[in-house]
Amino acid sequence: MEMDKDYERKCYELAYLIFPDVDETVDDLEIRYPERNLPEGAKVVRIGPSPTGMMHTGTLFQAMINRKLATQSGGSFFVRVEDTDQKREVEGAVEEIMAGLKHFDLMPDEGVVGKDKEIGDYGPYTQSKRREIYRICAKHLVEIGRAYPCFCTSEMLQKTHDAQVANKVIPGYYGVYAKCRNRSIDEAIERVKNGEKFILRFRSNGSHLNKIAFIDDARGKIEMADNDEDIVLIKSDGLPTYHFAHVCDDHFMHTTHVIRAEEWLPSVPKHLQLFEAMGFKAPHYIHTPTIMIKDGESKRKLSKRKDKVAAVSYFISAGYPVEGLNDYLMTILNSDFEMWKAQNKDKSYKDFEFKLDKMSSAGSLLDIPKLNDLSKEAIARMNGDEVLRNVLEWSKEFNKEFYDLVNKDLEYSRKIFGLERDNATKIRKDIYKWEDVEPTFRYFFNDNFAKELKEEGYIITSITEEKPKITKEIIVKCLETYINEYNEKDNKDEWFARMKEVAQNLGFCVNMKEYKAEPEKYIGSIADFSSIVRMAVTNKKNTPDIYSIMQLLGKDETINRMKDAIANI
RNA sequence: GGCCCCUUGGUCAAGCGGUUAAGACGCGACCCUCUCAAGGUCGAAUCAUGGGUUCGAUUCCCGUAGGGGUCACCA
Repeated sequence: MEMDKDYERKCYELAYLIFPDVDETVDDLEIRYPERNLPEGAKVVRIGPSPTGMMHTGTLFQAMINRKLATQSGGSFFVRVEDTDQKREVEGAVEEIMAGLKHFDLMPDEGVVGKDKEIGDYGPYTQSKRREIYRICAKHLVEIGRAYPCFCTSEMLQKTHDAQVANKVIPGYYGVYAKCRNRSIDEAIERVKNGEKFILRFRSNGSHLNKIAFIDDARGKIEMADNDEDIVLIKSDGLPTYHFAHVCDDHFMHTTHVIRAEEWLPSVPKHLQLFEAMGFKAPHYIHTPTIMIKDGESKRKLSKRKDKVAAVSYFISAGYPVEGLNDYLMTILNSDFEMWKAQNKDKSYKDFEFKLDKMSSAGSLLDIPKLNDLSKEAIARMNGDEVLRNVLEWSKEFNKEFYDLVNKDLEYSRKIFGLERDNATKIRKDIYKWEDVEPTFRYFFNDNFAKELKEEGYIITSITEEKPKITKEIIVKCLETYINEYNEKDNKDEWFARMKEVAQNLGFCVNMKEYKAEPEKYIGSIADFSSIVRMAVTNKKNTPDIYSIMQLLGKDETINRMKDAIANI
């Protein structure tokens, strides 16, 4: 008894020696960060990005889950910047993350919302600014004998590790291998007094021989060996490790559900021990599947270095529509989203109820064709005004030249993007990202069209290769005749009737069925004749309805283009 | 290697002891058609494997294999 009292006193002495300037206590922090006043069942969630480079696609995925859960439950979603590894910090990373969240309409309610901008009552929300909080908590652990200074150098640690590997024992700083754990408290006090360098370690009371169980809200009960490692709490730079910061922050920020990537699953026992040692209630845990990518025959985690799709900026600069990407994220998050969407075509993913237990726990492959399809559908739901707005927004940042063209005559642009879209029973679905708009509709913009002809040449004669009977002379004849017959005043039916008339007089078959039955009887079909006109006017094999294109271009331009084609055959 | 997670078509997956094993993307064919896209119809393609339990296993249990993750003063 006497011994225990003495030990207790020495723990306090040691804590004071290590943290002489810390005079606040954990209780003071409890008062500073009181329970949140939220409705029953409200979920408080967060993402904790590290500002170590570009925004990762996985972060967006996490943000989607967080945003949905917080909104659905009337809770709060916040962003906490986890910048405790100052060596890896990259300038501008926070701004990029915020821009990404904003772009995809996944902004948090609280926390870091911009460069040096934070909102909410539980801050600071940047870990490097929370140094004092960690120190208060760490001091408490030293006082109760659950943390101790470790004087081991990295060389010593490495030596121990190598020996463990050589002897085939589990590597790590634990039990008899935890040298500083086993030093007397008097020695610790003495060495701290002498000004020796040290870090702070947790004194684990677990044994890896014991199994512990916990519930993952998406995966169910998970059993694992308990932690016995004396993990580092405070590093030599005075900042906490992830583990310790997680426990302190999520406690005082009153996070109810910790949603993080599955790579954290193996460290749950550490975190549970830390929560217990601090006397804190542990949050719910949800470990999300990793987004994978196919690499040859196998699959792997998205790699920041190798995969352009690992960066959120890729999707922004390519111009994937926001709704398309969000729909895609939802489909990989909740398996029943697609079904729901099929029955609620006019509703947004925001109206869908996301359920944790419906989340699959297997890592899914990033399926770009699927994303493309959902993006195509998302754009198909837009009217011409919305498409125009999106094209302007995207091109302003990523294709300024095109932006100027589109912006120069908004009325004209509006008509282009309304093509086979407004009042159409069959909506055109050939665009799935904004960067494709310019090449697809290039022929509507004379400057770009002229440039294409100059650089890439005329494709009109390609038809002579596919249809040997259609010679260059015939192409010229077709166009010359058609130029004389073309009447801008025609409505669509009259226009097509005239096309057929010209084609027929030149020996083309105007009935596709008849042509297919006896192709040898004709020079070609009305389809071929249309192709000649189409290629002359647009320099493309495939376009929307040529009648509408000619109407939009106007008579002069249409005829000029046909004449120009003749001159260049 | 230890520990953990995961495993239904090429991909995302429904299923929760008895089903002709949904659906979507992709792919193929046909229809429609001035081309393409769209749309319509149809089609090919899946329960990793070995043992149990059971009248009956895709479904429950155990093992095996495969894939992934993790074992830092990084998060």
